[in-house]
Amino acid sequence: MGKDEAFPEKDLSFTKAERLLRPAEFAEARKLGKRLSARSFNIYLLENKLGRIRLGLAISSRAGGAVKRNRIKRLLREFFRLNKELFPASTDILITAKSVESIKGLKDVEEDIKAALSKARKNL
RNA sequence: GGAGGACGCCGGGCGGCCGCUGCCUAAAGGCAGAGGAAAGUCCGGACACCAAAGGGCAGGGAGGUCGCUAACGGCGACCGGGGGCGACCCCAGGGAAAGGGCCACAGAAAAGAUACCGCCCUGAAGUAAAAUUCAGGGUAAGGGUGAAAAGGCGGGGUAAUAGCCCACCAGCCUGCCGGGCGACCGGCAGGGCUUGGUAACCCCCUCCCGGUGCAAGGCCGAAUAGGUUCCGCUUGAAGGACUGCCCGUCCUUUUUCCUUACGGAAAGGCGGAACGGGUUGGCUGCUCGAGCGCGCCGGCAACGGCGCGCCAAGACGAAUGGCCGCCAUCCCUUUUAAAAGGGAGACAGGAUCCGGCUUACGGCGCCCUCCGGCA
RNA sequence: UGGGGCGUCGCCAAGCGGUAAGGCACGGGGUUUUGAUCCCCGCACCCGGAGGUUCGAAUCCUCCCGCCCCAG
Repeated sequence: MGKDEAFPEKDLSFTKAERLLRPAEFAEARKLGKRLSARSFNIYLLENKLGRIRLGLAISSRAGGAVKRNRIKRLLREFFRLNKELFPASTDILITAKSVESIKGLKDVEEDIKAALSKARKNL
């Protein structure tokens, strides 16, 4: 955790205000959001007027049993919590599972999503 | 040592930092936070609403006996049948002389034996006599088919046969005796001689079952169009003032038709039902319960009773995760050893709650059986 | 949470107690100068899996596995 000490005031929390909570919000993000493609996930980004980023996860039963799906969601949440500054501000983010077989630990998630985000930033 | 069969237990432990959900608190902070299967959703309940309130039909389910249980298709003990050398295991295990259906192929015939090849008798033709052929009759011993062929074997008997008769055996039925709550078991006597299989085909018998499911249901908010129809009440109705409320009084606003009047009808008002339309937001249900642990008692057991102690997730786009240290288990390498280094750890996660069943899976313990070796 | 359906050759499928049709594809042969068309032959022994009932099971029953769909 040594690298976190460089940002002593960094916000590591993850409360309900930072999540998508209603079906309508999910549907909107999926329909109107800009889609990024990572190797294992699809990421939808949609600007909101709240002044904060919000995360929604949709892992379908195709990804596996309950244990496997929970594991993927927990890893994604953990990555989001530790790397909020990588995402554009005031945006709804929806992450969907594509093919999740290769995800074993937090490092796999980190590499995959970081690559997708930096690629998108270059294109802008 | 190998192969196998029962039964039971465990499902890593301690700690730090950063997070998540709930509860407590003024706050700081503290406490709690997935399983033996939480799973599959195969049964049974609790609970809630709707319908009915009696009886029957249809439909579905259960099926040895006795118990346990809130209930069960579950569990326990026992009985019967089957499998295994054995420890042990398996069984939808009522009825086939209530009825219907089916039993391919083969075979004469697959169930009221209309008997194919045969066997036997009689008559006719034929012949020296036979053989042989035809017609009528009596038979079911022998043959082959099949999963299955109308009790088995021996003797008597007959023209040839046949439970036609007899002995023994097997099976069935009836009666009696003994044991058991019972399923059933054991024994004796008699009878008729014999009755195929299939009910996880229809069916019959006995017993059980109303439907829908916590997205049930309740409250609030928002929104749409206080829309349409029907029923009941009301001739006056609505609003305001006095008042805590009712009655009562006063004031204001607002109708039409028929009838002398009582009254009736319509509009209006109030209440209810149905249809139609809108909303998918919050709270509740929501976790203390056929509850868990320990001890004693009753019972072969399933289980029950009593006493003491305990409170152990309650989320709702849905929480139990990430990183790290130490210990324990197992594996590999180095090493005489101690020890060091590296690695591994299954099946799988609540969604109203319980009781089972089934399936998935990593280990451990104890007992038993068979086989082999050594002493 | 509850309900329904499907699984048969590489693909599409019929059969629903008596030993598995058909089409496409594939392989071989024939016809043709060659190719296409056409004709003939071949191609399922584990009917998703495991038990059970039956003389006999793709078919009936039970339990699993996989896939698809529906309701609020």
